[in-house]
Amino acid sequence: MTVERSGDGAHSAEAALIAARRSKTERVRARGENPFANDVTERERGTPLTSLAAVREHLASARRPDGRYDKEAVAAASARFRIAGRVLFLRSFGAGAFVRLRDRTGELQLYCQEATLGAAYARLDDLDLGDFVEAYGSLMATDKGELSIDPTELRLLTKAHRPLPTKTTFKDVEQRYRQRYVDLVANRDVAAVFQARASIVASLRAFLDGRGFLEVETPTMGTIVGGALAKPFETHHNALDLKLFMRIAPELYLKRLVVGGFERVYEVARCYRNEGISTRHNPEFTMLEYYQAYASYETLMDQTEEMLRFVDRRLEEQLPLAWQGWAAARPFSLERFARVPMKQLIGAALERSGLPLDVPSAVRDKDAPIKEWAKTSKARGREIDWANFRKGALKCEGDGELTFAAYEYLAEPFLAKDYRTEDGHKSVPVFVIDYPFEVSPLARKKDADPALVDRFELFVEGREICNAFSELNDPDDQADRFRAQVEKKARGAEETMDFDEDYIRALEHGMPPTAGFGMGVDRVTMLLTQSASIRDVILFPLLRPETAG
RNA sequence: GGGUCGAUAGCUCAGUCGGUAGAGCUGCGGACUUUUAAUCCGUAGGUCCAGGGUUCGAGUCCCUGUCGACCCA
Repeated sequence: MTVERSGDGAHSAEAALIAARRSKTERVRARGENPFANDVTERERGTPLTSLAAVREHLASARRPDGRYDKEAVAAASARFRIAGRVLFLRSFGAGAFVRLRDRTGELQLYCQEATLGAAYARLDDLDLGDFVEAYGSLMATDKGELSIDPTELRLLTKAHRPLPTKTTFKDVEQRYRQRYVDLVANRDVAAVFQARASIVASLRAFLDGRGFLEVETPTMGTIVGGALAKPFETHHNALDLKLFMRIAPELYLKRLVVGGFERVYEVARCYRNEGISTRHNPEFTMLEYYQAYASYETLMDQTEEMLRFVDRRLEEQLPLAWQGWAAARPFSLERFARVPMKQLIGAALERSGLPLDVPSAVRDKDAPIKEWAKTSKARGREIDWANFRKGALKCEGDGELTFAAYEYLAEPFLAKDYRTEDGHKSVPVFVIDYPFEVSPLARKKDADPALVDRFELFVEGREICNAFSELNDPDDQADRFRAQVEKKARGAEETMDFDEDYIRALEHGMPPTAGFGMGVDRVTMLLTQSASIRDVILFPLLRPETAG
């Protein structure tokens, strides 16, 4: 890195801030000290580094109920520690100075005194917010009861040449996403969301591992598109001169593994879909998929409820403070889940909207009284997107697709409104069950009604979180469905699957009765942390490149 | 893809009817021996997102573009 790169324009205020810090770096160097020191281990320093939380733990007995520390009790402990951390706060008072440090475990302040530090007190002049420092000294409590280190040694470990935002205010959303390293330091609630995400993923693994599932990794690049209905990213392998697609779902590989005898298998799968970007869509996202032999979609509904409660309980244990804030703000409850067949949802929605039962088919008629319907439903507080409903209905190729369109426009937008806890304060998660087979090309048909499949999607607060079904394991039926997809593509449809010959061959070897499950990890994180945008739960969301200058 | 809103100092933001570019924090210099957004004195800091237009004069009005946010598809 060169000096020129540091400032955009040599005379800017930013450049001046950076220059001031760099001159301090040079001052430190001139004294023969390293402003980017690395000799911090116990072997080099004689004493180990103690984490800031561990320092507090040592003094737990001196902590009073109000969180302050008893001066005499702290002094009596006469413990000495070597600590390191980033300078968050710096304030000098003549012959004394406060330096608040943060490490991964917490925060602790130094109360530096000229009397204790001696000549090293002058080193405070070299410090800026954002620097990393090391200190060694005994513990004390201030008059206000704040636990502090009274250092006899103090040195710079790493100089920060760029200033952090002041007063921990860093709000510009674009900058927050682009410079997440600053966002995480300045906005602690943002850091908590990503700690939550880590906790959620770990809990999902623990939940499945505890039930005998095997975690696997399957290809993210392949020559055909399958496992979901979405537009893929394309890429190219040079040596093989091969067009490749980034995966849109791991499904077909995971089911091959069930054929191979891994009867309980899962993947935390990064997937890529070449579609729009919105508060709910990032081009790359993470899905959890698992497959369980000798289970049906009903087994999986029970398991889903257990899984979400398990994850949330662990989150509460691991991040109790942040969790309380999130939980209090949640408009939904995880205590009780509803399970409703799609047909029944449509019927109930029509009734609530005051609409005749033939609307789903009549909406396609040229003289459909849409204006009247819109008036009636609006009067009942239900704004339906009639224009797109009609457009979608006209594109439908069969009754099943039409049913799905009706559900999508009449029922789905109102799930959070229609399904409430008894006191009405929170929405209830809804398992929508029994989908038409035409919109579920990989799901097993219902024994009692072959027009439907054994499938559910889970909606929490109106947002789709999970998709699961009893898997189709009849190779001939599966081949028919693939063929139907290929024909659809030939007619111009964009979101279809390719015919996967090898997958059919795998099914021909026999896949035991199996249920499969998919869940959006990003969306679950959004729900549990009450994040409004998927970009708030992805550390580095895709953004257009910064324009130079 | 459509609509709405936004971009001014390192950060957070004001900027009236079109008339010399503002504040707080940060930085720098100073005072102060227990601060928690310390306080006080002094001082520095600007490509008003970019380009074009209207005008005697544009941060402000108009057009185009870039980037972002939100809503809808």
